[in-house]
Amino acid sequence: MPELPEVETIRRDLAKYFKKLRLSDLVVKERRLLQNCSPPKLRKLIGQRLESVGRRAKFLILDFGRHAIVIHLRMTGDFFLSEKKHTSLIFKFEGGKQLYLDDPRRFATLYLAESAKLNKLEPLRNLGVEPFQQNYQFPRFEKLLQTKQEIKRLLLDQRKIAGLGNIYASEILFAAKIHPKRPANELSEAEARRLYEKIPKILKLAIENQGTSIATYRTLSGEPGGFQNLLQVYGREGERCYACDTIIAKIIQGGRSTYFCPQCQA
DNA sequence: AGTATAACCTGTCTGC
DNA sequence: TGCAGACAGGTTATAC
Repeated sequence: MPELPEVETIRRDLAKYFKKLRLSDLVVKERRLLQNCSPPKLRKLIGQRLESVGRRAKFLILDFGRHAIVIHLRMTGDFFLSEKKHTSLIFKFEGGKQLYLDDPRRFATLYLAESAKLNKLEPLRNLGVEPFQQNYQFPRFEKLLQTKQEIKRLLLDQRKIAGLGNIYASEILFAAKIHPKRPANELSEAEARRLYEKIPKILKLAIENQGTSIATYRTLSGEPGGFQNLLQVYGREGERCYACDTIIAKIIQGGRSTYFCPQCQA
C-alpha cells in the first residue's frame, strides 16, 4: 500500500505525536512481523526514549538511541492511534499514549538494528538513490538508465531509485509524457531530464496532499489522504484523459498494472 | 539481461 | 444471498 509519500506522511505524524516519549510497553501480536529478533529481544527497548523518526525509501526508522526499529509496511501495514481489526504490534508510551500497527495482509516486516549500523542492515543496504537527497543528481540518474529494461519496471526497482511504487510510477510517467514500455536506454536526453524532474515533483505534491487513499491507507489519525483526487491515470482505465480526452489504457508489466494515456505518452 | 509467474496473506468487489 | 474469481499501494525466489 504505502509508497514514499504515504510513508513520509506517517513519519511526520509519528514524530509529531511520539518523539521524545519514553517507551513503557511493547506488545507483539503478530510473530511473523519480526524478521531478525525475538519478542523478548525487541522488548529490551522498553524504557528507552524515541529519539527520532526517520525514513529511508519506504522504510520507517524509529530510533531509540542505541537501537532502532526498522519497519516496512508492504501492502497493507498502517499506523493508528486506536486499535483496529488487524493489530500486529502495540507501542505504549509514557503518559498512556498508544500506537498501533495494523496490517490485514500481514506482509509488513520489522527489523531491530544498532542505530550506528543502520546502513549495514540487509534491507537498507542495497537501496538506490533517494529522490530528495543531494546525491539525486542528473548525471547519476542518467547512468541508471543504461539498461534496456522497460522504464516503468526500472522505476519500481528499489535498488535504483528508492521509494517509488505502482501508483507514482504510473503518475510520474504520465507527467513526463513517456510510454511505460519504452526501454530506459532509448529515452532521449530531453525525456530523461523530464523524468528526472517529475519524480521529486510528483512525490512532493503527493506528500503535500498526505498521500493517496484508495483502499486501506489512512493517516495516523484515520483521515484519508488527498492525492487520490489528483491522480491522472492510476486506476482510470477506460476513463478519458484529462489532457487530451483519449481513453486511458491499462497493461501488465512484471505482474503489476500500469495505467497510461496512449496519446500523451505515445 | 530482462521478463513472467508464483508466493507470502486477507479483504473487497464483480459477475453469475 | 452465495460463491467463484480477479484484484490490491510490495518484495522476493524461481523459471524461461
